[in-house]
Amino acid sequence: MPTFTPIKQVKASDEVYNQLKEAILTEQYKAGDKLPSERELIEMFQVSRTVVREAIKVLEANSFVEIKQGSTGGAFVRHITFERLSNACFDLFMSGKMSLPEIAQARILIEPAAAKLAVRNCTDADLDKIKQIVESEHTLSGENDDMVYNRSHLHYLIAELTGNRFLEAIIKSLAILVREVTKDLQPSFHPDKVHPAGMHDELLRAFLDRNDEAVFKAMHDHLHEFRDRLIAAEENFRTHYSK
Amino acid sequence: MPTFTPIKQVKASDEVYNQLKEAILTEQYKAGDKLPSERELIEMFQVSRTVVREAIKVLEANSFVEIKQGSTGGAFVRHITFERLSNACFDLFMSGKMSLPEIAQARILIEPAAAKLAVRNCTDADLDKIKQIVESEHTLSGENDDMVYNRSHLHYLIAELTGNRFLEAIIKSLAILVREVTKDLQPSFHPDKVHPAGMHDELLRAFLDRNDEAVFKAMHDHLHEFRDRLIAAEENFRTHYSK
DNA sequence: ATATGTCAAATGTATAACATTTAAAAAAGG
DNA sequence: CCTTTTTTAAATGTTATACATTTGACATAT
Repeated sequence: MPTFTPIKQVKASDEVYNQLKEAILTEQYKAGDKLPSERELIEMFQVSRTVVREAIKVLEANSFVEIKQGSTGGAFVRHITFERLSNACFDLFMSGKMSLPEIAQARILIEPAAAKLAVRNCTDADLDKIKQIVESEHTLSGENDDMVYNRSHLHYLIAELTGNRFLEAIIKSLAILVREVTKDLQPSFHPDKVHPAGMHDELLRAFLDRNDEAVFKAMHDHLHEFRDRLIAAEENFRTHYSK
Repeated sequence: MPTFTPIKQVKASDEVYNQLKEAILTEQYKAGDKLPSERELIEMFQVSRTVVREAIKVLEANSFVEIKQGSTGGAFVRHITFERLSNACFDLFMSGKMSLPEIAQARILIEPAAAKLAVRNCTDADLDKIKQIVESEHTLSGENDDMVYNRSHLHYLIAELTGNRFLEAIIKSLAILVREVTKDLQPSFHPDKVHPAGMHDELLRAFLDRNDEAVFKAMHDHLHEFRDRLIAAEENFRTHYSK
């Protein structure tokens, strides 16, 4: 009996999407470039406007392009970043498929080793930056969200210093997730209670010494303490604002 | 002077998307449920079919629903998985924003510690499963892709045994990425050369001993060796099939 | 010069018609 | 009665057209 392969009727909009995505990935359209207008794409693909629009809409959903309206508008190719990955993490968390303790544990597992990598790569200029960031944590005070953002700067920088873009993406996604959740928890806990100034001091010392084992331990201890505070804050939030 | 806030004209399709997404995340629509048909959604949101379709299309792009055609068709809510995260990783790799060495390094950093977690959680039944998987790696032989899939089973199981769904998602995404790339590299390298049978034997012994430090080391050594083989295969691929 | 108005090009929305897919129901045949 | 075939209905997929809205560039008036 001859062997046949099943027919897969791909939808037109998916086909358009795939071709455009391929063109972007192979940099036939580079970041900043404008994709052809809907009208032109209709001509090129010989399909209806609906099909073209749905394809572009999915490109936008997947962070490949940004759609702008107006006379100079169109679908502009974006720099591919970890944003999509971060959004996926966020929705997984929001759907209850990941808990805060799990996120915190993952950080404990990943970031100390990452920081160890970072301290090996960092230049004197990088050390200066780290120092500035930690110092700014002490001077900055206020009720607003600025503090919450401020507290994640150091983790961002360390993520970049690993020189590993995958680790960078993961660590930043985790930091963003924790940051957003912390903002939600604010009503019951001032951010300073979850992450008081000075929590990074030991880490800074270890970096300035360029002592990778000490950096590992400092990050480990920091994240352990932070996890406990975060879980306590969440507990407090649940009891006060039960829904 | 009074303070005004800028007006953000949200597009109708985005608004529909957000409301539907929210309903899915809060489990007003559970996995397996069918969203209202396009016609009903038009009534409910009082918008055109175009708007409804674009919203649903984006839901599908983000893995929230699966669209089926036909008389019993519609948009069916999916179980939220790490698939979106995995796809994001894949595209980042495809766009050159992550290299194979970086992926391999990330695995070296993450999986040994994860395996250490796993060995603490695993039951006798789990140990049996691990044993079976490793043994099947020796018996299975063939040119096809089955072997490539077979080689990642163990990493999958260990990911699940961590009991941490974030780590599980990350580790599986990495495994998938490496697996797909390995398949591409096949023309030049038989999969058995990249990941020969027996590479997991030491890891199995450590698990059977329930020796977490040994597990850590075995995973570490395994991934180091695998990384070197993978990089060599990629090198070979580039020189033979330069494009 | 500066503000204002006009215009054109692009995306956003609405509507209607038809095509295709799919499973279930009805009909036909043995 | 069971099996096969045909019909049907309900859903999504596609096309086409018209109009609305947004936005920057250009022209114009003051």
